[in-house]
Amino acid sequence: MDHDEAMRRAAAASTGQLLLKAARLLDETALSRLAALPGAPPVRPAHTRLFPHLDFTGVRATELAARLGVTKQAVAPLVADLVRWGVVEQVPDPTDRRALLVRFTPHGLEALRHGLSLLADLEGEVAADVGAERMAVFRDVLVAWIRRLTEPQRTQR
Amino acid sequence: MDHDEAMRRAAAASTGQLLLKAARLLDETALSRLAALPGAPPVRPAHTRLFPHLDFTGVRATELAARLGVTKQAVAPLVADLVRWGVVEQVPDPTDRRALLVRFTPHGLEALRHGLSLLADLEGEVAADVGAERMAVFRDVLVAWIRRLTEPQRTQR
DNA sequence: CCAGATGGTCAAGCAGCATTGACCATCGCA
DNA sequence: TGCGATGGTCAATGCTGCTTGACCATCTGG
Repeated sequence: MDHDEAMRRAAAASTGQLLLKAARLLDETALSRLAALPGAPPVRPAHTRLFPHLDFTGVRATELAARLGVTKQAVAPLVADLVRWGVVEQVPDPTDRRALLVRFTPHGLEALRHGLSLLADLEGEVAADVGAERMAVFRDVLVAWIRRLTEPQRTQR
Repeated sequence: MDHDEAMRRAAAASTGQLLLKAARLLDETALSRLAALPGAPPVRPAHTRLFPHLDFTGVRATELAARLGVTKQAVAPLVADLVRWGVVEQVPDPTDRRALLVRFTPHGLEALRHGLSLLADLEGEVAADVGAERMAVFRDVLVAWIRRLTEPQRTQR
C-alpha cells in the first residue's frame, strides 16, 4: 500500500511539522534544564515569553499585554511571580500616577543571562553538529518564516 | 544604557527564541487557516499531533499514546473526536479481541491531504523567499535540533 | 488453567493560560 | 470642571490537555 505509505511519510516529515516538533522539544528541554538548577524558581513558558519585552527602563503591564496580544489580567499574575522571585521590580511611573513600570532587577538580569546561556548551550551543541554556516542559514530562514507568518494575513499567495 | 540594550537585543534574538516564536506563529496560522475553511471541524493542536502516527493499516490507541508520551486516557477523547468527524474509524483488531485499530477513512485521508497542503502552502511561500537550497539546509538543521533534543539527556556537553 | 499483564473505558480532578465583567484611581481634554 | 479613556486589580469562569484511580474483558505464559 504505497499510497498509504506515502501519506504517512508526508504527514511525518513536512518541514512545518518538523518545525513544530523541534520547538516543542526545545521548550521542554530548556525548561527542564532550568528546573534542574538548584533553587531555580518554577519558570513556565508563559514567563519566558515576557522576557523579550522587559528591560531596565521599565514597561507598563498594559504595554506588555498589548505586545503579547493578551489581556492585562493575563499578564498580572506572571509579573507578580517575577516580582516574588526578585527577577523584576515594579516602580511608580513618574509620568503617570496610575501606572507601574516593570523593570529588571540586577539579579533578574543575571538570571536572564543564565537562562539565555542555557539556550545558547543547546544552540552550540546543534551548531557543532551542522557547522556555523548552516546554522546561520537556519537562522535566516527562521526569520523568513516569522516575517511571512507575521505579515498581514493573506490566505492565498 | 547599552548594557540594557544589549541584553534586550540578546533576549529577543537568540536562535532558540526565534525557533519557538516561529513555531508558535506557524501553529496559530495553520490552525486559523484550517478553521477558516467552511465546514471544517474544530481541530485542535492535540489532534494534529496524532496524524503523523496514523495510517490505513490501523494503530492501537495504546500505541498512539506510547508514541506521544501520554496516557491512553489522554488519547481516547482525541480519537473519539476524529471518529465523530469521520476522519478515522475504529475496527476490531483481528489478532486481539480486546484491541481496536484506529485507521484513516478515505475521507480522512482527503482531509489530511488538504491539511498538509495548507502547511505546504506556507512552506512554499517561505521557500519562495529564501530559495530551495537554503530551505533544504533549514530542514537539515531542524532535523539536527530534533536529533540533539531527542538524544538521551546529558546536561553537559 | 489461572495469575498477571495488557487494551480500553469511565470518572474525577488538576495545572496552565487565558477570558469577561466589575470596580477604583488617575489622566487629559473640551 | 467634569466626563470619557486609560492603568491596574479582584473575582469568577472556561477551555485545553493532561493526570490518577478504578474497573472490565481479554490475552499470555508458566
